[in-house]
Amino acid sequence: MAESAVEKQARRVREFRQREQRILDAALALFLELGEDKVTVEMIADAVSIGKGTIYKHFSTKSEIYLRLMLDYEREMADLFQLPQIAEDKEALSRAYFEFRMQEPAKYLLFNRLEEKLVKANVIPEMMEDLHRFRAKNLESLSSLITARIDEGHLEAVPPYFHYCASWAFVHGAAVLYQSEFFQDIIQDKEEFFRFMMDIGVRLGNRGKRGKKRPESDSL
Amino acid sequence: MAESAVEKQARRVREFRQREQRILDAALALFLELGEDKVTVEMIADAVSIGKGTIYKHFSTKSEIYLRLMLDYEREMADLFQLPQIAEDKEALSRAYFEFRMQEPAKYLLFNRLEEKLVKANVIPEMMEDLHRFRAKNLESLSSLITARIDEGHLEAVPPYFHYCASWAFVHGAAVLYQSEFFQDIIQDKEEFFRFMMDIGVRLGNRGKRGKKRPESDSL
Amino acid sequence: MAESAVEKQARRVREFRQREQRILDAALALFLELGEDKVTVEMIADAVSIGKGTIYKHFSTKSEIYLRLMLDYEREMADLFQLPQIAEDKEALSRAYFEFRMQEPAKYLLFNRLEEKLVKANVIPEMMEDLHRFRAKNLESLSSLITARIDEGHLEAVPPYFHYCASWAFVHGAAVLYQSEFFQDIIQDKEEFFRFMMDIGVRLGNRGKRGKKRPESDSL
Amino acid sequence: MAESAVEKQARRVREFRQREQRILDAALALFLELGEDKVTVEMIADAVSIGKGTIYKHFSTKSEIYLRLMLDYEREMADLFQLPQIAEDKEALSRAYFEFRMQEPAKYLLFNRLEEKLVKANVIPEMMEDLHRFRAKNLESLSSLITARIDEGHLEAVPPYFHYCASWAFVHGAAVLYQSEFFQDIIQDKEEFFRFMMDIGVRLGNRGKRGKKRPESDSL
DNA sequence: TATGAATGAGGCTTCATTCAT
DNA sequence: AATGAATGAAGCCTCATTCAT
Repeated sequence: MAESAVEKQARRVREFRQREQRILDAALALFLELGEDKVTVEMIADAVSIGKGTIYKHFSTKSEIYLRLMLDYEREMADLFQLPQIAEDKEALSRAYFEFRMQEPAKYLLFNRLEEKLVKANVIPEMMEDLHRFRAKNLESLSSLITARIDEGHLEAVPPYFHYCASWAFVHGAAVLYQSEFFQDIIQDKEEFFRFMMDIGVRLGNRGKRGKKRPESDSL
Repeated sequence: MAESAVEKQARRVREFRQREQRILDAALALFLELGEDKVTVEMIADAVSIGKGTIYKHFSTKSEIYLRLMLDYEREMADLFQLPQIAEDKEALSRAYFEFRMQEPAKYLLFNRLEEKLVKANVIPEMMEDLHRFRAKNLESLSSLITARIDEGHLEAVPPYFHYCASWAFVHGAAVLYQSEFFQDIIQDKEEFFRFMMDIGVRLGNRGKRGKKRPESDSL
Repeated sequence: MAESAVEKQARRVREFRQREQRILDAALALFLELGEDKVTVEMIADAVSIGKGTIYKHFSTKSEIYLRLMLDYEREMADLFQLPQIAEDKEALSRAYFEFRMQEPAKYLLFNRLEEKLVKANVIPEMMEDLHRFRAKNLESLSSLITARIDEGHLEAVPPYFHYCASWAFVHGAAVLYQSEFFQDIIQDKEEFFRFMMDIGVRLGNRGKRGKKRPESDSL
Repeated sequence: MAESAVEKQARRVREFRQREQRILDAALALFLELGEDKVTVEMIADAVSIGKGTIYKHFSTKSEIYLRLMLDYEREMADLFQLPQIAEDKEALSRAYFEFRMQEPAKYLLFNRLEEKLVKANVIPEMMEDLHRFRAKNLESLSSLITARIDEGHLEAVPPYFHYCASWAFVHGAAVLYQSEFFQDIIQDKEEFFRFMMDIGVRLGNRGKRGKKRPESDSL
């Protein structure tokens, strides 16, 4: 049976999106493997077995590929805030955040680097602003959570952003650590170390009066 | 009175060293201002008012400039371990480390980036190994310090590298935070925040039984 | 009532021609607005709301679009020679010619440029020859007119092509002048200047003995 | 005998300028031969037997080559106004101008095209302004000349720019004519035609009352 | 028949490094 | 020893044209 015009159109759009996704996947893989500077547009095209020009049907600039990857990652990240368990267990967000970042530290750091680069080069500033707005929104809901924890006496009474900034810093540093070749050689017991780090991350900024052991300790 | 041959030779060597330092200083300043990728060898030469070729009398490669800067920084960093107050105040090292990194976060991060780049590109691997050996040595003395603190019951009883890695991570993250444009806009009270962060950094990994306030809290 | 096969065929042909005209119109508008080099085939297709490939059903090459536009313009131009008033008023052709060119100097110059380009690139030489043959024919009838004027003693006795070449040159230059940004700023009183120029254009090559004022002056 | 440092420096500068001139010459020749769009930077480099990169030591952009050629030509043109005979013979400037343009019509038209292109693309607008200022100055002195001629009753009493614009237009058109392949075939007696054209050019805008023959006719 | 995604040659520009003076 | 002109590989991006659907 012949395909209707509408079906055809839909299929085309679907295929177009799929190819776009393949480009993004290939680009990400190459960026992670070789570093974004060493990856040329042509290499990405070859990896997807398409022509160089085709890439430019999807992205008007190499930087736009960067940005699309960043936005996708940021969106994934934002989903954490929708997790059902967060409502009950205030610590859950801290853990989820830590795990999300540490799951693929290289990826996280790639985007961190890219962002710095794009900001510095001041390319596609509109899209960058979108990204920042998007984040600011997430941070607002985070602030409410933290304020609540402060009112309950679990966290030190400082502006909420103190807490999430500290948390961000620790997790970021942990990611870099995991990524670093030098530390790779030093850390022997990865699993235990991971637990140790996550534990610290979760306790960061606690008022720390009760001498409880880890499992019961308060969270971010 | 004319200069003797020996004196002349000595002067030449001195001048050569001075120029080398001027090259390194100019390069660092430019890297910090514009980002290492945007700085060309010619720009460095111009900043020092010498010819481009002369740079290559001192460094056989642009990467070698990177490395030299990194080594110098690392050496400065190592001096912290020689501070006299460390023997008395176990917390002093933590504070000194935090302050050292945070004093010029951009500089620290530059070197971090450069190192990652050099490792990935696998250029000058011998010099990189030197760097790593140098660090490993510092870490060993750090380990002894930490082991002592663990035995005294101040720190959680985990392998020493757990502690310094955690500390490294937190400080690194703090540096990135300070550098990031996005967070720049968020952090209002820089001074207080800095104190908050340093405090957390110093307490990281403490067994945390006593509810003491900052000044008396235990250190890394 | 259903359309007969013949009617259907006829309608198709008509639609095809209409679309071709729409392509040509859109192309011309874009060429004038942006310069032919900045206009891509895709832009033309978009302007007509058809696919890029469809353009190639009508014209086998972008250059062919150029040529078709040129031919159409040339044909319009040739119609001047058929004007009824020319038979009576020998000056009318000069005026008509001047006005035709100056009416849309940008358009005229576009085709001038295109022609030069096509000649240089030596594409579609057969069609170019057509164009030239077409023009040569027009010039022949022009020559007769001029010869008559010379015999009447109004024009200087030189080969007829001297006259029309001079006229062409002056009008061409006037068009460029009108088009030039630089002169745009200089010419204040456009209307009066236009009259001045046309007057000169019409008198060009006159034997110039009688000191008559413009309206009665002899023409090309 | 060894070359002194100063001499060496001077020689270097001289050589640099020479190479620059060779680049400009080669570029001009190629532009005239093939059209500026068909000439790549690499072709110019090859023509001078230097590397592509070397071109960029002299000119930061392909457009800058265009501009430099234009400026040089404009300067040559400006020298006409300094000719000694102009003071005595008011017609001399007209003749000199005509001859200058017509001497190498292709060259003149190339620059005309380039200018239009640069204006449209709005590149190097500062240098373009320089060019325009430069011209405006020349036109001012031209205006004085013309005003004098008007006062003497030789030229029609219209704003001076009417006269030089008309003259510009005619000469420009003549250049295009000479350049055009089509007219090349038509014009048989080049020499006589040239004289005819120049004569018209010189008489353009004259009040034309006296029925004198060419040699005594008034000039622009 | 109309489409528009895909192509890939080719253009401009950058810059680390070399080397003749 | 110091210089800086020269190099040329390599990167990003454009767009006329093709062709499978």
